[in-house]
Amino acid sequence: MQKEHNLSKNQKIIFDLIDKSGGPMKAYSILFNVQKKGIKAPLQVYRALDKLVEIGKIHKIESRNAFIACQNSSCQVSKATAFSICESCENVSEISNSKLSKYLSNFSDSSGMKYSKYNLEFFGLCKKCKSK
Amino acid sequence: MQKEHNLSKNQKIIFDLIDKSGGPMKAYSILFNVQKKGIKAPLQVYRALDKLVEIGKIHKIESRNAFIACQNSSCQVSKATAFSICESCENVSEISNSKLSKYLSNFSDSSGMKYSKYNLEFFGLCKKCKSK
DNA sequence: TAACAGTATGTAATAATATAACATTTATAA
DNA sequence: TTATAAATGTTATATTATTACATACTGTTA
Repeated sequence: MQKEHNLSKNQKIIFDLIDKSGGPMKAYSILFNVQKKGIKAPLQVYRALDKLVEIGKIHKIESRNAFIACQNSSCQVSKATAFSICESCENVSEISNSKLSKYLSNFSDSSGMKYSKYNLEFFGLCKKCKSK
Repeated sequence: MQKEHNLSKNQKIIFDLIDKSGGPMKAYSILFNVQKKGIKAPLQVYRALDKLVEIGKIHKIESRNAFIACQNSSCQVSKATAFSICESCENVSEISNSKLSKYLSNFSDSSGMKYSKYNLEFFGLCKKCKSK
């Protein structure tokens, strides 16, 4: 059973915007879009983003400085994430592949490090862009 | 046989600095360190960094906005990278694990995407920090 | 060697991304 | 209800990265 996180007002406004956009959004683009709802300052956006990332409702696409709604219903926290990114159209999807996530979650090497989290970004051309 | 890239003056200065540091360095920290060598502007640093990344001499740690010298002698381009990052001491190492790289380089799914590149970042606690 | 193309450099200005500091308010739970 | 944590509002500023434009160097090849 997934813990219900009651989003605060700003968190809800920002999550809904990202979720509805269907793709990654950048912080200042979010800011621009929510100004009519009373959110005026970058920090208000970043605070909501931080919290949403923390509880796994969104993920940060590190290579793009952008945020995307979690597309994996079972994802409670952002501790094991994988994305595919089209370098042509910049389309981003979250990869839900249990073999991949199992492989990476169980990965360990001789470094003595205890891994508790990973983020993987694949780059390439999506179906559409490939055929252009 | 690895192609010899003759680094330009700025590229060499900046690569040597990062390489000698033994860890990840941020762009403006690099800038500060090379000002005595005549490199005065951010753009000079970023241009060298871009080129060094392109030819695989350094990699960008996306989650940290930092750059690290390639620790894998066979790495000619930054197209298949994996790092382990200690969230306590911020130590970063490049992971050279042929099983892992084989697994990821051959990864494909039903999305129709053709993957040509990936970057993986593992997070956790290193040996030292674990035992504190 | 002259002309060309490609790469690299120098410099100033500015854009884009993110956080610090401080005051106040709202929600949660003991 | 009172204490605590979480969230908000606001201003200022720090950090990361790029645009635009002028100049110089390097390696080809005619």
